Amino acid sequence: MSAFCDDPPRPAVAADIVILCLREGALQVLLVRRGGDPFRGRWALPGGFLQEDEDLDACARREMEEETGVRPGRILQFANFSQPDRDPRGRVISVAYLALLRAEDVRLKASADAAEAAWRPLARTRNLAFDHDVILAAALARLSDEARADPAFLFPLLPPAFTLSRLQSVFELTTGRPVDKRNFRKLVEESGRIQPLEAFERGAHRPARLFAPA
Amino acid sequence: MSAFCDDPPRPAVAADIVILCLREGALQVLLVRRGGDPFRGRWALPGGFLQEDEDLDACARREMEEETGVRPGRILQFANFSQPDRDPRGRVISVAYLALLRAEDVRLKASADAAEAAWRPLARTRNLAFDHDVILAAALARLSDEARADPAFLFPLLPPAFTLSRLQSVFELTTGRPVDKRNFRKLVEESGRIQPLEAFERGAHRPARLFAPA
DNA sequence: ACAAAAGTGTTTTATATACACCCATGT
DNA sequence: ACATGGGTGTATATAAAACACTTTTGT
Repeated sequence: MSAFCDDPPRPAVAADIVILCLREGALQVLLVRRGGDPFRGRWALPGGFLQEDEDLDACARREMEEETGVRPGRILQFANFSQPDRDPRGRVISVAYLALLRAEDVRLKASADAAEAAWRPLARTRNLAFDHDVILAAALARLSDEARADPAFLFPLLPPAFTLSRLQSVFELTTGRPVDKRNFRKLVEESGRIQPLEAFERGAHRPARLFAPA
Repeated sequence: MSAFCDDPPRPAVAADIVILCLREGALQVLLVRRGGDPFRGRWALPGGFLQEDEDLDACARREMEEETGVRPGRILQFANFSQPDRDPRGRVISVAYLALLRAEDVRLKASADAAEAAWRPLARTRNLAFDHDVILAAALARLSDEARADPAFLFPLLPPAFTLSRLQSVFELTTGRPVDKRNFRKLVEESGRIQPLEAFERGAHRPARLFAPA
């Protein structure tokens, strides 16, 4: 006898993770090439099934660490995907997460079910396996919202010390819109989310002050 | 042989719904008294398991219609609850929804697993079954956010025609804070979300103009 | 000297807040 | 006449947006 009155169907539950970084001056997403059917050879978001002893956040963190070797700071659960036919193998509910990190921290590993893992620029990312195009689009929309609400959301994409110009360029990449330099700097400096350092970045120009998260 | 490489555990997946209405001048939540173990006799949020042929939104709508007889306008998926031990019967992932409706539209029915269904004032709602206290609290927080972002979110709580005073009082109930009458009216009237009617509500005072959603 | 990016304030506009009195009806 | 809630406008404060030139370094 089941412990449940109505013997519910039991879908598999997976956490799929949109892991973004900054590479080659653009946002890139971590994808894995599927080693088995369905969608063999197609790119997909990394993810994996919820295990017995973990909640969804723990599952997402575990999968992410397996894939990247990086223990993510913050992960954001942003939507569920539950169309009955979204996975040809059977019923799979996908809980989608967004995570930001630095490409330099990542040592990509081919994991159990990923033949290959790679960073892909968002522009050239289409025709993913399953409904992952939709999941990715939803993640980017949410990223834009979060960044607008608080640019500090983007800190994990950047090194521990960064210039305001760099933060602004990431902000513009994620929101899609250019912003005024003076207004942006004022906003961020007055937000209390950063602290100025006594260090500077040098280049073929005036040195730029570095800032760190407050 | 499983269609899945790693034969994932298969939790039950349920939609639990925080259904709110306006009754006796307060927000009230629809609860069901549990007819069976665990938590027999305790109040719980209505909800039910995801079926084979439906996605989560459809599941929430179906459960809600079963419970209230009302086909909800908008339902809002606002969080997942996935602690491994949140249900003593076994693994159950809860996807939580928020829905607003009018108490007058509801004819409460005792459903399959609900011995009794009733509206309960939020103030006296505690010690719900499972982690439903937490789910309810999260729903109220989200409601407050949505109402602040756009008071039109609250329209489903009200009849098809309502006075601005009534809308304001609901707004104050949901956000917790009193607002200035003139500022609130200005905001709502200029939002384009309502249209004035040539009808008035009478009482022991000056008649109040009625408005309808735009 | 030139190129390249860093840095810096003020003005304008829009939005949010604070605030008090008269009006129309029922009793 | 009085009690009850309905209805209205302005002034202030805060936040957002627009806008251009000078500074510092490397080459």
